[in-house]
Amino acid sequence: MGKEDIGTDRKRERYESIIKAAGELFTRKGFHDTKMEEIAELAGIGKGTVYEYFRSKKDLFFDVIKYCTSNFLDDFKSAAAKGKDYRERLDNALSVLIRYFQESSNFFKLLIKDHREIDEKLYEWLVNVKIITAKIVQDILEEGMKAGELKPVMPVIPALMLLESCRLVLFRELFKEDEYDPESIKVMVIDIVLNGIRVNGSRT
Amino acid sequence: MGKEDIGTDRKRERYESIIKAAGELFTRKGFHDTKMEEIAELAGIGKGTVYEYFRSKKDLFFDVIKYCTSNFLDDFKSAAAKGKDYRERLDNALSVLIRYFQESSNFFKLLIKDHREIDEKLYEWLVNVKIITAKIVQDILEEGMKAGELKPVMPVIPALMLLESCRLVLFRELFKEDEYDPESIKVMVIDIVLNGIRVNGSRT
Amino acid sequence: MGKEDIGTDRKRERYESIIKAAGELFTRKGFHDTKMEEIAELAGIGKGTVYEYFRSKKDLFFDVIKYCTSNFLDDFKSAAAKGKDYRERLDNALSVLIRYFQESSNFFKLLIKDHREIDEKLYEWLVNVKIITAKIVQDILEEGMKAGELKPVMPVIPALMLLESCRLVLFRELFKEDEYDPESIKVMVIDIVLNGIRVNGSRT
Amino acid sequence: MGKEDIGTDRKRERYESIIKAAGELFTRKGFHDTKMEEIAELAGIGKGTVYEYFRSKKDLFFDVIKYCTSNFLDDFKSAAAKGKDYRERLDNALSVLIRYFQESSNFFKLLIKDHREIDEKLYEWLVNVKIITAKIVQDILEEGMKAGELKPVMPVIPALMLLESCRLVLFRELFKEDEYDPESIKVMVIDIVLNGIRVNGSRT
DNA sequence: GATGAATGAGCGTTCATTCAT
DNA sequence: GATGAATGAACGCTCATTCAT
Repeated sequence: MGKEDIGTDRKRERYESIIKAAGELFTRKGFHDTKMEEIAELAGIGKGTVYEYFRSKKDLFFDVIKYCTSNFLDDFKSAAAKGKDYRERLDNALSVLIRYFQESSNFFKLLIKDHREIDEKLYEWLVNVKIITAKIVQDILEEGMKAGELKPVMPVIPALMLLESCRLVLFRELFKEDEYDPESIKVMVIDIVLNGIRVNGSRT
Repeated sequence: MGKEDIGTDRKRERYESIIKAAGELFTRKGFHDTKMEEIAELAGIGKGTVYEYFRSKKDLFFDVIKYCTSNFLDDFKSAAAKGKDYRERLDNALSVLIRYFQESSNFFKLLIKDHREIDEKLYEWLVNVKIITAKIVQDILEEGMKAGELKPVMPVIPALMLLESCRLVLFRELFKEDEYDPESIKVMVIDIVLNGIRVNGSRT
Repeated sequence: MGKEDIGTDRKRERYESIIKAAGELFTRKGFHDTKMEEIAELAGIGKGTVYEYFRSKKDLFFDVIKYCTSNFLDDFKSAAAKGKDYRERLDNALSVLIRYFQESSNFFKLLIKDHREIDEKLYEWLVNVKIITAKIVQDILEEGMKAGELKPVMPVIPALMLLESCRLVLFRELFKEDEYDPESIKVMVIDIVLNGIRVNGSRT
Repeated sequence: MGKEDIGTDRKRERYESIIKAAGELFTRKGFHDTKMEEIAELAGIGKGTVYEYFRSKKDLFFDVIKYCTSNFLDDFKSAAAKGKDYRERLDNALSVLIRYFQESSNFFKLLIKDHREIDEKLYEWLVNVKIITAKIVQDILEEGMKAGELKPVMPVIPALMLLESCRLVLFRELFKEDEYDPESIKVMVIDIVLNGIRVNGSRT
């Protein structure tokens, strides 16, 4: 292992520390209210150094989004692959989504914004993330359809309904304190949607 | 009609023209990327004039939100009051929501952002709009529950699911061209949710 | 008495009410922090009307200074003319100066500023006021010199010393509470200066 | 000498160059008519750089005042400490004051303004400078009183009279050309005041 | 004549980006 | 490579002045 590798390792380390600092701040305060200097400070480096790793603030923002959504997609895919049947796989996948909502709720609010204002490429990336996520859920639902448990409706609709409904966990203010429990919200959402497209006579 | 009315009318006119110009631009480019000068220009007035009507950019933004959401709430309430049964009232209400999404899709994306960054008061206002909207849908669902057609579940969950699911009409990119039709999306969403909480044996 | 006279009277009235409002505000907040709108409001007229009487803010400021200093000069001259001897006349004159300092202390601080920044003409006016005032005091002192009570020194020096020393009444902060009494300050100042130039052997 | 010292030195240098440029301009044109951009230009730096050293225009103004008055107080104290007797010490102190009046006459006019309009803290600072200056002169006069040469009057009055009378050197316009000589004005002022409070029979 | 709505030049301040060290 | 001092374009907001009514 020579100097270059050390350099490469340090680069990787620095890169990640900037991404994480930036993610934290963009998430908390939004794009415009986060200053490059703050990001550098939180990452423990000099202001100029950020520009050694990212060409501009927009670029950094883009990379933060890519980094975070990539992690999400990996976790989501893994969860959607585990489980003895489609119901369990669906449950696992949505658990991941809800966990991300909970842990990085602001980050996901960040994602929701219309980032065409920031960058057309970024917008396309985010649409793509949504398409992939939806496709995973659609595939799960199609399993249920093939198994004859679910009606063979256009799966894109219930898939998106499930994904959008997970956003309910973000609206604490809309629940009475004792009703609010992300886990049971998830179960109810899944129940309602699956029940809504269940073949009559088939059981929960 | 005397001078005062003329003055009041002109003021009202100007006020609305600024609100509209600002709504248009905030919607298209977001809060931070919209310049006061642009708003003035689009409204066909001088930069200083905007400040005769609004104390600051934040105030203007807040008023735009209030103006638009108030209009929405009025329309939404009216629609939710018309119809021969709860199913029709629900259909009417969601039609309004979807129409707003379609006509002002960007504006509604605007609403979604975490505006705590901009103003705490604004955030509270938006939470309140959400609460009122949800309550209207809950009331409709409770009619169905009283009628014995829907299971007596916590109505807040299906109510929010319906509202969040209307956002599907915003994601054209996720539909194949021929599948995308806001009206049928709405019908499917309502069907799925109502079906999902229907008392077994009761028919659509 | 025709319409014109009425108009002229109203004009005069308005003129004075603006001057007074402006004097009040310039005095309290300085030139730059006083807004034309505030002046109009305090004068009980419309903003545009001020411009019927004064071409600009600077012009108004100039006129305020002229108005106030003219009043001062009139009072000062009258006082300096009354009294059985030069000592009493000096006392009377300085009483007027001190009264103005007390009543319009801020206004006089206003005068002290270097108004070359505002207007060269204004500066010349103020120098002239100072010259006239000093000349009046010099004349009084020269009486005492002619009477053989005061040494025939250049009267401009003690005259200005007397005038400048009256400013002491503005510095309340520099006196212990019980020492501060404008009347006795005045007496002490006069005593010290007159004593300082008294012909030896002559009595107070 | 390491990097830090170089940095510190350069910072110190820049700091002083800004203070000097600002002092020059504030002095010549007043607070409100001096633009930050002009200050930067005169200091030979960019506009933004000024804000690396001073948080705001007010802060800069305050620091200019502090910087200049601190220098003055140092010089004034030193001068007031040198001299074989109180008369000489008084003479030395007032020479410093007059020199400052002459060299920075506009700056001292600046000081006179009622800066409560700009900042309450600044006003307090200036009152304090006045108090310190007056105290130094009072102490000198009290020497003369203890020595039995001066009457034991309240020393604050003659002390302030001396200080205020030094302002005479600012009013060139009030003197005929051949009468104007700061040095002899100073001597006459001191003579008159000291004579005015001299114990009868004691000699000049 | 009186008004006050409209104006826009002007300024203080911010912050992404650069570049000399 | 790393730094942070320096920069200046950009923008929100003010207010003296104008002018249509």
